[in-house]
This record gives sequence, C-alpha cells and structure tokens, in this order.
Amino acid sequence: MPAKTRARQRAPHLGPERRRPQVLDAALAIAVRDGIGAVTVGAVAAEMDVTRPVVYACFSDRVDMVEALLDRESAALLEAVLDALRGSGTTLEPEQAFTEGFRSLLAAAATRPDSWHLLLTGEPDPALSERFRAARTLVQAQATAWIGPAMVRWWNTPELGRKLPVLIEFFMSSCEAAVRSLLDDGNDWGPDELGEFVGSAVHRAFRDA
Amino acid sequence: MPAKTRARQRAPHLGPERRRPQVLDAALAIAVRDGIGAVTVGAVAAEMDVTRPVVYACFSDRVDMVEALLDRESAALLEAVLDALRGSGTTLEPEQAFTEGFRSLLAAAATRPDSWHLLLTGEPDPALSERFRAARTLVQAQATAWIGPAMVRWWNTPELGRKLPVLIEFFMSSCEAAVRSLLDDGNDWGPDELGEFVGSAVHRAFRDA
DNA sequence: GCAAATTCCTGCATAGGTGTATTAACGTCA
DNA sequence: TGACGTTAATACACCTATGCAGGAATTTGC
Repeated sequence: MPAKTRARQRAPHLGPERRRPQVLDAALAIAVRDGIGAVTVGAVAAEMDVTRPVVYACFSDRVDMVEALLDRESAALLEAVLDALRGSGTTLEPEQAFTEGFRSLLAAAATRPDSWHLLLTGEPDPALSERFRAARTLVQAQATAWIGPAMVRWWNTPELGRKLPVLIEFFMSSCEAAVRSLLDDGNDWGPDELGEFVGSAVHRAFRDA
Repeated sequence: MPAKTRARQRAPHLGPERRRPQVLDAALAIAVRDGIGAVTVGAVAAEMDVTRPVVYACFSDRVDMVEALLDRESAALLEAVLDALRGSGTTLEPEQAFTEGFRSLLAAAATRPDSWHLLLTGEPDPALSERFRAARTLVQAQATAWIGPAMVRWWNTPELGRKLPVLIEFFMSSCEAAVRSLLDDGNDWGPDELGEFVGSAVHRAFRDA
C-alpha cells in the first residue's frame, strides 16, 4: 500500500455550481471552530477533502469567498433583527415592545447559532473588517431610527439628541450580551424567558433615561 | 548618490534593556492603528526604524512580544477596574455604587484610551486569544463576586443564582458600551457625566431584575 | 586614543499562504 | 462502447513572516 488509506483518492465531479454551498459550509465550520483568521483557501479545501484549485474554481479570491460567506450568513440574521425591530413597533406597550423584540431576536439566534457566533466574534482580517463594520452599522442605523422616535412618543425623554448615541451603543451591547448568554454552554434559559428578562431590564434602563 | 536620503543609516546602540519599552510602544501603536493581527516582528521593527534582529534581542518570540504587550497594557487597566469595583462597594447607596463605579471606570479609560482600544477590539490571533479570554474572565469573576452579594443585600433578588450569569454578561457588555461611547470620535460626554448616566441606567436595570 | 565588548545590519534557510498553468481522471452523450 | 468536454489533482512561481547565523559599526573602559 503506497499511502494511507484514503477514503476517496479523487473527489466526485460536481462542478463549481454545486460546490459553492459546500465551500461556504466548510468555511463557516472553520470560522466557528478556529476563528475567521483560520479561514484560508487551503484550510477550506482540506475541510472538504479537496484540493485548493477546486475552491478557486468557485470563488476568484480568498476575500471573495469570505465575503460570500458573510453575505449568506448575515442575510438571514439581518432580516431577523429588522423583523424584531419592526414587529415590536406595532405593539403599544413600551415594555412589551422591548421584551417582544428581544424574544424574537433570541429566537432567531437560537435557530442559527453558528451564524451568530461568526458575526459576534469575527473581524480579525483587515481586508474584511469593512464588511463587518457595515453590517453592524446598518443594524445600528435601524435601531436608532426605531428607538429614537419611540422614546419621544413614550416618555418624551429630555436631551434625547445627546443621549441617543450612548443609548444605542448600550442597546447594541445588550443585544450582544443577550445572544451570548443564550449561546453560552451552561445556559438553562430558553429564548422566550431570556428575551422577556433582558427586554424588561433594558426597558427599565431606557424608561427613565 | 547611492541610496535615498536616510535619516540615520544605523540606529544608536541602546541595548535590549532600553529597547524593550520602545518595542512595546511601537507594537501598541500598530495594534491600535491596524489591529493586533498586524503586529508582526517586521512591522514593529519598521515602526521603530530598526531591523528585525533588534526586536528578537528583546523578545524571544513574536508571541512573547505580544504577551508582554498585553501584560503591560492590561495591568493598569485591571487595577483600575478592580479599584472601581472595590471602591464602589463601600458606598452605601446602590445607585451611587453603580454610578461611582462607572465614573472611575471611565476616568481610567480616558487616561489610557489606546490600552482600552487594544483590549476591547483585540483577539484576532488564535495563539493569544487564551490570554484575552483570561483577562476578561478575571474581571468577570471579580464582578460576579461583588455584584452577587450586593444584590442580595440591597434587593434580595429572587432566583439570583440563575439570573446572575445573565446579569454579569449584561454588566460586562454595558461596561464595554460605556467605554466605546467615551472613546467615540463624535463624543461630547465627559467621563463623569457619562459614568453617572450609564451607571444610573444599569442600576435601574438591575434593581428590579 | 585604542582595544574589546556590545549592539546592530546584511543575508539565508524555512514555513505557510496565494494564485495559476498543466496534466490526468471522470461523466456524459452519441 | 468510445470520444469529447468537464472537473479535479499535481506542480510551479511568488510573496510574506519567522527565526538565526556571521560580519560591520559603535560605545565603553582603560
């Protein structure tokens, strides 16, 4: 026997079209396991038991590949977050708005934990930090556009123009903390009760700001 | 003319002992400017207008160098944070405890913004993430040891054992958000008033948890 | 002022990553 | 079944970073 027992000496002929999703799956697995810095073309190829040119047939570039990954993973999350923000706008009670918002945020997080892990802990690569920043900035802008007017309507908070940036930063961090708690190993909270708990806490912080 | 006008063809003989702090300063500058992933031996050497072997004379290793940087930068910060936690424990009023704590936290942050920047946005390197995690874990443990008993004393919060991990995660994120707000470019808050504002908000969130 | 030790620079070997051209195997369709 | 186009592997050139020699310059001590 000339070499170690290889499962298959040659991978099946699937073509770039059918390999693309496999490449992104492998890249996500590596990013979650070893950090996004470990997502190299070689690592992805090894993860799917294939050689590097196969990956290059799917994406022109390493950056192109990771951008595709971020696009795919962030699309679902972004939609979930924006839904959470919009959905809770219709609710009349302020506290319910927050708790419902956090509830649906956490429900979305529980559905695709790997995607959340990626977007929360990512950004080691200077060539891609722009894209992370952009995703976060978009959510932040949406949050500002929703929370600002709501606070005027509900509590007519004084000096809101000055306070709002700080409160938004606070809000974003609270969302991250909530998701982190939910995805934590020793966690025994369900998305619903955790959403209510955190949402209500954030509500109290904002109400008398 | 054989080459471009070089300021000094040969750097002065200082020796490893006097170069060590210079190396760390250069490393910090690079980390803040381009991220910690850009802190390579070559980059540090170029930053201080010296060749790589000079850096290797000070630190055996790239990891050794960055660990020394983290040690130096985190030492002052850790002390400041622990002081903030302990100092606010003597205060009797709960709300004052939070506002005072955040005030001294932000005062420390304002003194060494680069260090904070490093520890908040760092961790791209798998070989060093352990150290980042350790620093954060230590602060987290201290926060837990302080906040847990205090909440029992002040409000006798029910089901605290289950809630505390979530609240601590929430608290840590709030600290990060506060520091981020303070270090933000368009920020017009001083450490004191921002500390009071955020501390009071966090207090309301915790009081009725 | 001059030797000697210290300090710095030039250059090299190694390792790992990128991106591409060439070659060999697979699949498919006639 | 057999030929042809598609697909994957091998192999290469290049780059950047690491870590380590040996030779040149500067301090320092006498």
